[in-house]
Amino acid sequence: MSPVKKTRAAARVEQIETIKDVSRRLLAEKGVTGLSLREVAREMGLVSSALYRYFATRDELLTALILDAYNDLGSAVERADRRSVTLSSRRRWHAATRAIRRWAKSHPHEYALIYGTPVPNYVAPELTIEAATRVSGALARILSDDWARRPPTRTTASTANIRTFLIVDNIRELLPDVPPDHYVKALIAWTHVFGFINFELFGQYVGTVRNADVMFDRVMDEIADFLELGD
Amino acid sequence: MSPVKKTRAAARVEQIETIKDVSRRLLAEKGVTGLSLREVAREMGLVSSALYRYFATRDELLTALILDAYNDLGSAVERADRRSVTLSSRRRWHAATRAIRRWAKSHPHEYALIYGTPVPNYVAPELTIEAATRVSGALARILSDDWARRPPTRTTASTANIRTFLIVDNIRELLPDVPPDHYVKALIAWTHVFGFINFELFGQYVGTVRNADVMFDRVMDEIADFLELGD
DNA sequence: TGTACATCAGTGAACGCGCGTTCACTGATGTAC
DNA sequence: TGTACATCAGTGAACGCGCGTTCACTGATGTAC
Repeated sequence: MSPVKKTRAAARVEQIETIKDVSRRLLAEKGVTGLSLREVAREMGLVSSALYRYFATRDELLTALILDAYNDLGSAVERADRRSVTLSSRRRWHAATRAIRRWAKSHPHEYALIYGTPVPNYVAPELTIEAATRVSGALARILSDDWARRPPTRTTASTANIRTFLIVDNIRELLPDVPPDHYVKALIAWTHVFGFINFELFGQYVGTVRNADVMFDRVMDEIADFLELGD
Repeated sequence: MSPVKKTRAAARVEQIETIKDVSRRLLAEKGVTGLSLREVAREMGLVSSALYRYFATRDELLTALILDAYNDLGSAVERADRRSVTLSSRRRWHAATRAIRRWAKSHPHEYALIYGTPVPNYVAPELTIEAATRVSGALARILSDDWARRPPTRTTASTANIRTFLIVDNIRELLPDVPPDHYVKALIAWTHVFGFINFELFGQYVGTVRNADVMFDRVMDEIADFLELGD
């Protein structure tokens, strides 16, 4: 086994990457519906049945793409946050949300894959939920860190009524330093990042928004006010 | 031409309605991608080519469905608003947004058709934009009416910088009594209604939100605060 | 009111296409002794 | 180190499927005179 000649295992990993790269390219050209195993194979100069060595089914390939998308976006956000972690909460918030939007705009079809209309009859496996949490986790950390720096206030509100409509235990893990009566605001902020990007990408702002770059910053600033982020 | 026997024109209108109804049923079962002219025809006991008497192409049928969806949702919101027009702005806001959510939840695939990922290669004609405005128009009226009742304040801000990122003339038509420096807030409110519904329908709240009905009301109440709606 | 002709809904066959998946196979790469 | 066998990537043909759209046609409904 010479070092120049790649082992079978390494070649396999490489081939899987190629399949996913080609799939992403085709995805960008024709959307999820237009993505077919046969075309991927054709594009790679392979016979279509060859792909079944790597993915047992089309859905399995789709799952891999979804997982990669979540992780790709997740690490883009984490990277942006790492670069701005020493700045004010407000600046961190802007950096992280801008990173999300930038990724979405440069990978619109992958974005649609994870935040758009779910693919009919496709059921996301557990794994993807975990990867999805990286993005919201990064945003949550910014807010929670901000609260950690605020002067302590005695919390009067009990979490009892919040428990009726929120899954408090899960949220607390992401927002350890945020008092439960601010969970709704946090979820609004999180929702709005994607609400804006969806509206922008899916064309709803045509006719009202002229410059979405500027608008996004303004909106995220309003949300930062809404969260009372320090600057 | 007896009155019991329907004229050819009336039969034609009826047949178009049947085609759209069957299409909506199939849409609900299999999503946009799964909607095919052949299946609609089969379902109606017709031969597939017969549908071409009514719709020149699959896209034309899709356009009709999109148009109907916007109008159906639009009239649901308008109806809800008419019923609550005498109440406080806050209650009107709740009534209108609830109507939107209720329609979305009872017509999820039609909702996805108009607010979800755009169908690839499908271009929405002008007509649909007009119908889309009915929904945002109803929401806008609530906010604008509220401002009409507020005590006048001298507006110091010029609209010059707002013009750089918003299409002020179009927005003013929808929000005649709202000062331009509140346009961003208005767009945030509008965006959030659909941002929430998208997240709910597309499964992003799994793991955090236990009862979306309650959560939606809370969130819309926060947005009403954000808009400073009177109650 | 009756007849001749035009209009139009629906038929049935066909074209040409692409899809996911299976299966028996070849030949190269890797492993055990 | 060399040989025998097992593993695995890729082939090529095939199965069975559904799709959008076209076209020449039949027969019923509507219109003009």
